[in-house]
Order: sequence, then C-alpha cells, then structure tokens
Amino acid sequence: MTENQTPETDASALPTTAVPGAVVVPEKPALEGLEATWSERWKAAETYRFDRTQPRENVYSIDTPPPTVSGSLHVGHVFSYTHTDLIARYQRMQGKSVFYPMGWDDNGLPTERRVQNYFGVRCDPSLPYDADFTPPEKPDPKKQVPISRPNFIALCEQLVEEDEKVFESLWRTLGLSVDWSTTYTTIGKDAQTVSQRAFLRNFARGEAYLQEAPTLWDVTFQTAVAQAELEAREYAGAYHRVAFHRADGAPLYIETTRPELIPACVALIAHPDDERYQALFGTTVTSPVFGVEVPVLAHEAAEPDKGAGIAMCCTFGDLTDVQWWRELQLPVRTVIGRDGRLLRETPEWLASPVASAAYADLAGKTAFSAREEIVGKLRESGDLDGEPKPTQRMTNFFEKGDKPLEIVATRQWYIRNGGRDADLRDELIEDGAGITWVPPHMKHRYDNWVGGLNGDWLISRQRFFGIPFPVWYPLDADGEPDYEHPLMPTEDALPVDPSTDAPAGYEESQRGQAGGFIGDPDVMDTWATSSLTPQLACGWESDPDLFARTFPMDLCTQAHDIIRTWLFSRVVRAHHENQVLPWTHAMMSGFVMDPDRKKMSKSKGNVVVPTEILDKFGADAVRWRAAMARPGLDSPFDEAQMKVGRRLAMKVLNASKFVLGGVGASAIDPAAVTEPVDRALLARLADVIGAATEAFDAYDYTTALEAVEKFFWEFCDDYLELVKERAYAEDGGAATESAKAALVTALHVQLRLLAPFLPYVTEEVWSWWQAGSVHHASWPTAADLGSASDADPAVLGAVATALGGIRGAKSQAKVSMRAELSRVEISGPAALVESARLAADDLRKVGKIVGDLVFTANDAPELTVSAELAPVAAEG
RNA sequence: GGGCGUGUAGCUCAGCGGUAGAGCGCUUCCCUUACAAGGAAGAUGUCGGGGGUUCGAUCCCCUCCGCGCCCACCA
Repeated sequence: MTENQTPETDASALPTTAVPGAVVVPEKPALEGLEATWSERWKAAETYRFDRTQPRENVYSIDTPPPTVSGSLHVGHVFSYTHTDLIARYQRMQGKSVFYPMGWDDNGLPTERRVQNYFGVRCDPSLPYDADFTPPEKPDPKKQVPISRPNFIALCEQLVEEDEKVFESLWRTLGLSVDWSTTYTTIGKDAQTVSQRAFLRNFARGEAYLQEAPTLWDVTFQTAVAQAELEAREYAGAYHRVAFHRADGAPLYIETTRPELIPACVALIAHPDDERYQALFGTTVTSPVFGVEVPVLAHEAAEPDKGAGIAMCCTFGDLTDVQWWRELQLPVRTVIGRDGRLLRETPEWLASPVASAAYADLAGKTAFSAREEIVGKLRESGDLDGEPKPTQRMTNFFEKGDKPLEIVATRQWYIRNGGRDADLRDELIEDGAGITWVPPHMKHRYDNWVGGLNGDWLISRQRFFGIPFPVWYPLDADGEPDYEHPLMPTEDALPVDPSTDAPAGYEESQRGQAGGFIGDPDVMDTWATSSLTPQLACGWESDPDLFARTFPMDLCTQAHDIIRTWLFSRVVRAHHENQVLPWTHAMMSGFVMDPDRKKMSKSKGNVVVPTEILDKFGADAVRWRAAMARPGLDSPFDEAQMKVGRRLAMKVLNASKFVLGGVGASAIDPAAVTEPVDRALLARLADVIGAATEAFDAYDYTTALEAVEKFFWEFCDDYLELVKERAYAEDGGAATESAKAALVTALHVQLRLLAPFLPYVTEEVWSWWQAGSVHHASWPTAADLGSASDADPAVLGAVATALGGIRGAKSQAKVSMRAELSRVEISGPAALVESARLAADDLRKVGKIVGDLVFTANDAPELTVSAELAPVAAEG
C-alpha cells in the first residue's frame, strides 16, 4: 500500500460531523442543501488547493477554458466543465496534486458590447477622461452616451468583476474542484505582462511583425478580424452582367455580384489558356460609367467556367482579388472606407469630369445603397446586359458581426502561424500529432485547419478593452510615424499602456509632436492573450518554481468548436516560446443541443439556464447527466435524464443509510467476508474497479460511470436484498458478520468510485463515518478487497438469476413480494445450480420460502425457477 | 467541392465477426421496517438500403441514401 491508499488516515483537515470510529446516520437523508453545505466546507478547508510542494511527476495540470464572463453560461458549459472536473477528481484520488486553475476571459469585444448595452454608453477615444462620470440611469440603446476610453474601460472593469462573482458561484455549486486561489483573468495585470512579454519576444525573434496589407475588416465594429474568426454564411446577391469597353468600342462582358466596386477595378483577368480572351491579354479596356482604363491580364486563378470566365479584379472584393493584386503587382484603388461606406472624397483615379460626376452620387453611401445607385447608372449607359440574376452565395462574416466583411488595406500586427511558411506549418502539424486527442478523430480538425491557413495570424484589433501593444512609433520632423522603427519597452517595465506611458528616452509632452512619438492605438485580440493561458496560469517568468511543477500541462479541455482558435493558438505560442507542446492530452466536449437537435442559442429562446436545473435536480444529478455524454459527442438536452441522475444520488443516500445505520456498521474488513456469495460480490467489485480505472485512464469517464453504476444497482437490487435478512440476524455469527463486512467494504469502495461523478452525495455519506474528504481518499484497487478479489464472481450471477426467478413468479401471480412460497425448484446447468445452492439460506429468507427449496441439475442451457404459492390464510 | 463523424427498441445511447443490450418511456403488479422523486416483473428491433468477404456480419470491404459538424466557395 502506498500512502494515499489509506484514506482513513488522510491528513486533509476537513471539518466533519463524524467522530472517529462513530457512525452518525441522519434519520432522513436528503439531497437538498448538500451543495450549500459542502461547497462551503470545501471552501473553508481549501479541499482542492493545489499542493505546490509536489514535484512535476506527482502533479496533474489542467488548462481549462476561461469562460467569457460577459456572456452567459449555458448547459453546454456546465457539461463541458463537468467533464474536466471528472478527470481532475479522478487524478486527485490517484494521488496526484491537481493544478486546476480557473480563468476569466474578460477582455475584448464581448465585454465592450455588454458594457455598451448594460450602461448605455459607447467609447469615443477622442474624448477626455471625466472623473465625475456616472452612467445614465436608464440606458437607451438608441442613444448611447459617448465617453472617454478611460471611463469606458473603468465600466468594463466594474462589470466584469460582478460577472466573475456570479460565474464562480455557479462553478462552486456545480462542484468543480478548482483551486480558486489560482484564478487568473485575461485583462488583469498578469495577463497584460504575459501577453506583452510574449509579444516582445515574438517580435525579437521575428515571429511577430507589423505589415500594411489587405485585411478582413468588419465595418460594424470597425476592426480587423482574423481568419479564425470568420464564419461563412449564406448571403443574397445578384449577378450583374456588365460591359467594359475595348479600344475599338466593342463591349467586353464580365459578371459581378458587386457592381459598386467597378470604381475600384484595377484589371480584368482571365485564365491564360482561355481562348476567348487570349487576344485581349496585354490590351486595356475602360470601365463603364467611370471610363477608367484597366489592363486585361492572364492569371491561373481565373476560372473559365465561372461567370463570364473573365473577372473584374477590384481592391478588394475578395481574397482572390488580393492574390491577383499581389502577384500581378496591381495598384490599390480603395473605394470602401473603414465604416463600410464609399469614400467621401473622390479618389484621384476618378478625377476625370465624367468619373468624378458619377462618383459624386456614390460618395458616402453604404455598399448596399451604392450598388443600387450604380446599377441605375449602368442601365442608363446601356452597360448592364439583361437584369441582375438573384443568387445565394456564401460570404465571409465576422462570427460576431452581421454585415459581410470587407477587405481593406491596413497596418496590422501578425504572428507567424504557418499560414505563409510551409516549414512552420509542417512543424505545427507535427506538434498536433504529438497530442493525445480524445476522441482521436478530433485531430483531423486540427490538421484540416492548419493545412488550410492562408495567412499569418492577425492579432491587432482596433478596439478599446484589450491588452495594448507595448509599442510606440517615433514621429519624424514632419510628424509622420516611422513604422519601420517601433519603440519597445524592456521586459522589466511591463505592463505598459502606450496611450498613457511614454517610451524610454521621451517625455510625455512629446506625444504627438514632430520629433516625438505616438503610441500604437490598437489592442491585442483576446485570442492573443488566451493563447497564453498555460503560461499565464503556470506562472511563466513570474514564478519559475510553479512553472517547473506545472508546465507543460497534462490536459486541455474544451469544446470542439475552438480547436482552430484557442487550441491551435496555444500550440503556436508554446511552439515559439517554449519549443514544446503546451499539454499532452486534449479532451473535446460536444455540444448540448436542444431536444430538436438544434444548437441552443439565445435568439431561438431555447437556452436552458444552468441555475434552474441545478436547483431543480441538484448538482450531482446534472453532473451525472454530463458524465453520460461521451467526449466529442453532441447530446440533446432532456430533463427526464436529469431525474435518473437524481435517483442515483438519492439511492446512494438510502443504500448507505441501510448499510451504515440499518444493520449496524462493522469494520471495513475484507478478511471477515467468508460466505461465498459475499466473496463473489467483492470479486465482481474488483472487476468493476479494474474496468473503471482502465476507462478513466483512457479519459473515458462515461464507460467508468456505466461500470460503477451498473454494479451499484446490482448491489442495491440484488445483493442488498438477498443478504438483508442475514445481515439483520442478531445471532447470525460469522455468516452475519460476513454480510456486514461485505456491505461496508463494498460501500467504502463504491463511494470512492462514485466520488468523481457525485461529489456531494458521496462526501455527505463519507462524513457519516469517515474522517477527511472522500475526494482525497485513494482511488480503490483490488487490494482493498483482500483475498475476496480472487473469488469466483459468477456465483453472484447465478444467485441473482435465482432471486429474479422467485420475484418473477410472484410478480406474474400478482402477489406481494412478501407472499410465501410452498415450493421452489431451481434447475439448470450443474455449475449454476451449485452456485445458487451456496446462497440457499439467503434465498429461502428473502423469498419467504416456507416449504421445499430444491436444486436440480439438468441439460437446460440456463437456470430456471419454478415456484408454488403457499395457500393464503383467510383473513379474520 | 474536400474532410470528419453518425445512422441499432417510441426517445437517449452502448455493443462491434458467432443471428441483439442498457436507461428513459410504455404495460402489469407490489406500501416489502434503506429508498413511493420507490420496488418487482414484462413487452418492444428485417441493427439506414444494396452488394461483397466469411462456415457465419449489426460489426470487415465496396456502393448508395439520410443526418450533423469542420473547411473551401464573394467573377
């Protein structure tokens, strides 16, 4: 036995009602109130505190997703976080010191949006700080009050603090065995320091760089977005067949869904092999309405069977345009501004009287209105061939946005992620292969995503509530920023805010002055911080001792939808910074769907509020249901299933009450278990321990639960019923002691097997008779069952079949289970008959057999039971 | 279009070479001193369709169909 296999002497100082050696069983055990009682005690006793004196090999370290606190938690979260907790509790019972911190993702756009709606304000960075500002009493979403950036950030910080309290309370109720002393956030000082330090190092090694390039741009939020944040959606559009004009006046038709981009056209492009257009390559044509001269060029990416086979290349309509622009070295002719409207000033290439007159009607219009306007003009000029043909096409949206993304040339920060570098890409795919994926097929999503990257990772956002880039730019004599020579702080100065701090060697008064500096106005995307959760949680560079004991971590858990974002970005960061995988295992949860198999969403009104089901069914029941959802599989929400979990929890209370109170508990002593049926029970339990352990080691918590639960119901329905009479017997001697010892020993093991799933009810029962927490007790092994673990478990099956036969006979006769039987014959294969005979006395008592109990061996393949009812004595 | 997953009892899901399992639901019965938010017993399926391999296929192979997810797709 190792140290952690002696739970009775566990030193964890948990306040308990139990006096050592005494058994205190409540009169009427109940599930109500267990969460409040035990979560309070666990908190007071720091039951789940990480023991940081342990060396790395005794530590189990978990990276769990920091939930977005400005959102709301739904049942899917509850399930997913429960899955993590199951593993945490199992590992803890296996003797590991579990490092299980919770983080709050409180930075970024979701928080900004929530603050805007909650307080009725919006951020206007041009405004000065107002120390006396108080938010409007009645927020009006239509008339948001503009406030300064510092005021806005103060409101963000205020709100996330409140939100985080609510989240922690829910997690505590659910029974997550998190060490709450290790909580981190993604906007706090530590997160700022870690994010900025990692960025500085990425920059120093050339992994982070600043580049002006066409960027996916959300016009609503007015920020750049990354490839990982795209979502393709159906979007209604129309093909417009439009004539450009050749030098000889002949029309050259193209088809476009975005005629409003005709003023941004820089070329017409067809495939080099396309015979229809080969004669035109090298010539120029003029655009309709505007009369701008553009070349006709050849490029492999043009698809002859798409549209007219010749495409209008604009800066920028789509990613193919970007490719052509880059590879054919075309000019930039931007007409869509960052607000999604056509530029208010007439661009210089549209300076001709005809063009500028036409453009004047478009300036300042949204893309949508400009399209209508220009279609009218094309009609007038006769350059629209036929009517626009409606079409549904897939268009890229920002996942949080509701307008199609534009592509705008802007200056942004990037981190290399293999999107532009085959060697790095291969290394990262190899990293993915080093992770143990649960379930294994989730690795395909990773490979698929990494293999399909089309650019580096864009990390800068033109937003406010985020971690600023620790970067300033010197201003030259004309006051123009020099982006080639950014100014960076040293690591010991971190965190910095370039909007209020001045770079080394400059005075604050030089901000914005010629010869002075300006701060980088952007903030990092939230993923640029959460990609560092392993480093942040494990004390990278701030607590080397902790880092050595916890990093790289053992497990990352999350839902499968954020493999491309959170999971991949952490691999990228750890690859660059630590040259190692951030964890060895990745366990994916599925989604909880509504009963119609639709994804739950607030807009559909089908969201189940976690607190409601926790109140209604109890945390153990909800956890049980979560545990029945295997890794990676979606499962529909069904209240009826919660009841099953609740019934199990209730059963644990009642069966324990019987074992510990009803028959009078005896010592946990497998050596006292002498009767064959009792030994068979423990032998079967030994198998169950083996199966559950094997399953848990493979992260298959569901199979572990199924094995344990199946045994528990057999224990209650068959074994407990069978030996009840013998256990009650006052002068039963060794046979009675055997039953009692078996009951107590089996309960002691089963509570531990169930503890990861039902932490409340198992802890409650444990407290009736054991010191310390069941959650620090050792995970059971066959050794806990002594020599009985080697007995023949088949005996139990034969006895259960015999018992079932006796019950069946009574049920079929529609009489009470207490009805007496005058004769019972158990027949079948000799081995089974002999096994059943071993429990003859128990069967006689439990079956109320007042007459003969006969055992007959025959050639039948299975055991059968025939029973005769005793004549019922006439009442009074 | 590429990839992954999935299709087994009314529902939710196990099983995965030897002609089917669990829970829920359903039917019938039972107040039996752990448990009526209980207990007992019972019924329920051409294991998506079609081929093939095999002595034998729900399980392996091929193919088709359905469903879901991820990626690509703005001419």
